[in-house]
This record gives sequence, C-alpha cells and structure tokens, in this order.
Amino acid sequence: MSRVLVVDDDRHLLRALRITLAAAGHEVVTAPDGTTALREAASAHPDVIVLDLGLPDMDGTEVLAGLRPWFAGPVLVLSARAGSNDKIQALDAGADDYVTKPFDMAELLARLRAALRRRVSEGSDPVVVTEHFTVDLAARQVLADGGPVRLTPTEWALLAELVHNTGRLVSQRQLLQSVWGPAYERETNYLRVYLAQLRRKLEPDPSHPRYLHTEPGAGYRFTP
Amino acid sequence: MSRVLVVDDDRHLLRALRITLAAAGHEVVTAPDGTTALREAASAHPDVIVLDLGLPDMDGTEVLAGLRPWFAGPVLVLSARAGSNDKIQALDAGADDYVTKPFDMAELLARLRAALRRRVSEGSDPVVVTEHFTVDLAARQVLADGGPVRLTPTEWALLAELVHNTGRLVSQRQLLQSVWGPAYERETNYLRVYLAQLRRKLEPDPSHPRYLHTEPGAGYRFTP
DNA sequence: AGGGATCCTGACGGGACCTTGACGTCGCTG
DNA sequence: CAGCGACGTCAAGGTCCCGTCAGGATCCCT
Repeated sequence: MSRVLVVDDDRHLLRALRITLAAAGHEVVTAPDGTTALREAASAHPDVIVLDLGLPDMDGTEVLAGLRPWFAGPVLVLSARAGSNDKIQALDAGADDYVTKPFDMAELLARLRAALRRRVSEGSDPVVVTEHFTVDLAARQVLADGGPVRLTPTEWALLAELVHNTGRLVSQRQLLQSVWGPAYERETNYLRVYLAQLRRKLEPDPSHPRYLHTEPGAGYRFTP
Repeated sequence: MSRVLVVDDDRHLLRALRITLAAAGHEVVTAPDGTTALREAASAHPDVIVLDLGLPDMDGTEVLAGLRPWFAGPVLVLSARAGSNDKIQALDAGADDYVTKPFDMAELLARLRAALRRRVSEGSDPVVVTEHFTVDLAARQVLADGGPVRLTPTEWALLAELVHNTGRLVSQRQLLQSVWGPAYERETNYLRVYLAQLRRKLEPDPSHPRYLHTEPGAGYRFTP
C-alpha cells in the first residue's frame, strides 16, 4: 500500500508498530535513532514518516529540520511530552500531526490514513507520454518503441524526480537530495553520469537531448 | 492571510475563536449549526474549516460527509468526546485532524498552520505574461514566440529580481546585492552588461527597451 | 565461489559562462 | 560649447561546468 518509516528507540513499541502497520497493508522501515532515520529517509523513499521526539542521539526536532528541506511527505510525531509548547514547536518545525504517548494504536492508524489520503488526492497524472517513450510513475515502468526499458534503481529515482516536476527546472541540489540523500549535495558528478545513461536509454539522439535538458549552472528539466 | 470557516454552537467559544484567529491574521467566517455551515462553505470559499462535532441540528460527521465530495481543503474537527472510536470515525470520514475539548488555543493555531502549510506548498505557479514573452518564476523558465529562451544563471537571477518587483523601481544596490552578493554593491558594470544581454534576448527592439527600463542614476524597472 | 549488473570515482577535452577593460554615445551642467 | 558622468556595446581572457569514458569496488543472484 505505502511505505512507512518508523523512528523510535523503544524496541517493544517499534515491534508493535511494525506488526500493526504491516497488518494494515503497509511496508515498514524502521530506525532506532536520528542518524539512521535521516539515512533511511533518503534511501528508502518512504511515503510517510512516524517520528518519536525522544531519540538517543539527537533531538526529534533536529531530525525534522534535517528532513523538511527535501522530504515533502507527511511526518507524524510521537512524543511522551504532552505540553502545548512541545506540540507547537514540533508542528511549526514541519510536523503534520502530533500524537501523545501513550496512544491508541487504532487512532494512530486513522491519523496515518488521513495523512496518506491527502497525498493520494494530490497525485497528478501517474503517466507521462512523449513521442518516443512513456513513463508510468505508478507502475514504475518505462515503455519505448521497442518494448520496456530496463532502468536501474538509481536511474529510475532520478527520472521519477524529473518527471514528477515535468516542465519545471529541478535544481541539482534537489535531485541529489531526493535520489542520494542530503549528504550528497555536492556530488554533481553523479548527475552527469546518470543523466548520460538516461539519455542513452531514452533519447532518440543522446548527444542532442530532446526531453532531458541541461540548464548550465542550475539543474535539469524534463519536457515532453 | 487565509479564510477560516468556524462551525460551533457555543457562542462564547465562537467569539473566542473569532478573536484569536483574526489576531493571527486570518479572515473568519462562522456558522452556528450544520445547515449554515454547509451553505457558508459553499458561498464563502474558505481555505480551511474548523468543525465542532456537537451541533444542534445534525451530527458533525454528516456535515463532513456533505462537505467532502466537493471541498478539498483541510477540515479540523473539534469535539468533547475523547474516545478513540469517535476520533477514528471522524478521521475516516474525511477530517484532517481531531482536537479534543477543552483544547489549548495556541495548539489549535499551530495545527491550523500545519494544515495550511500543505496548501501553500501546492500553490500554483506565479506567472508574468507580456505581449512578447512569458516569465514563469516557479518553473524557472521564459517562453517567447519561438519557444523557450535560454538564460544563464546570472541572467535569470537578475530577471527574477526585477519581475518579482514588477512595476516597482529596483535600485542598483538591491539588484547587485541579491544577484552577486553584498560585496559587489559598487560593480554597476555588471548591471549594464547583463541588462544588455537580457534585452537582446527578450526585447523586440533591444535598443529601445519596452519592458526593461533604465532609470538613470537610480536603478531598473520591469513593466509588462 | 563465480559472474554479471550496478554504482562510485577520477581524469580530460570542449564549451559555456563570468569577469574585466576599453570605447562610443547620450544627457546634463557649468 | 566643452566637460563630465552614466549608460550601452563589444571583445578577450580565464574560470567553471558539463559530457564522456574507463577502471575498480560492491552487491546480488546463481
């Protein structure tokens, strides 16, 4: 159904959440601390994040701050602190919801459903068609004249980010953040290498791109 | 800032909410019962709805059910009932958040901000159109008669700063500062060079500018 | 354990971009 | 009318960025 990243240092709670969420049809990824959370968020591409504020290595709001510049999906915060100030601080730091421990598992699921519902209703065309190929974001597949095109996971992540912003310029930073994670903002090499591979697989004339355009010094743009 | 429809039958609470929300910069519309709420929601086009479940004429979930088929914005439910089943029912009926009475006013405001933040990020592109070209600030693109116009990063930064203050005079200092940084306030050469390039790319007759006007000794002005 | 696919890394040539300075023109002022 | 300042234009140099390629490391499946 959708991928959920659960961040909590309580092993028992983590286990309970994993079981409950899996039973509800979600794919579950877990992280026991903030550092792991940021890494998993970048690599696993979750649809939604459940974040406990009380983590061993860093404050939960710091994780939020590290997440928000590039993670657009909903973040649901868990916390043992019931004070209004804690709630306000977390919500203004970018949280979409705030649930106080101890909480009712069924209520948490309902709040997750509410958060995910918005994402679905926002979802624009999951399919983009050009003269030479078709990109199906939902099915994670690219079809060309001669049948399906084989894309590696990295190639796909890059293409998906570009297609998701069809017509708009996507900055190098945004691409690097969403595909490789926030720590790779400077590795513009990666973009050059993988854009070349995508062009070789998709463009009719890879040396004169028609769909995957370069904007020197800025980023890349997909235009159908 | 944004328009809020508040639905509650408690006059005192309604009054308190009206004052608090107005102080936070919102425009406030109120409704004392479900029938009025549905009418106001249709006529006033609110950005967000705060809905009490305990209404005199109909159940709150019925109001939600009447709202959801056509109202896409966030709905924040208030209720005196703290049971999990009530929450789950409301959330699955289409509510985006559920706050139990009595609640902290500051927390409600924070939850409203969180709900509205999502809407802003979806915001449509600010586009400036002239007779000869179109500037799309969100997509970072300029379209002319013959297709897209290639702009270098510096050219774009300069144009964006001018377009962002359409019709207003932008001082040389402000332009230099926002494009090149505070250390370049004296380098008015740069402006002359890059304004010339922009005119060559955008103006129908570059030697007689129609959109990018020079104000001698002061700065430049973009007029559509 | 072996093979293949995928990913990372560094180097290099070519081209685009930014900077800089010189020169001509226009308008204002003494 | 002469002088001055501000603006527009142009070209050249140097820097930075991009596309390309290949080698090596890593991971996964057999």
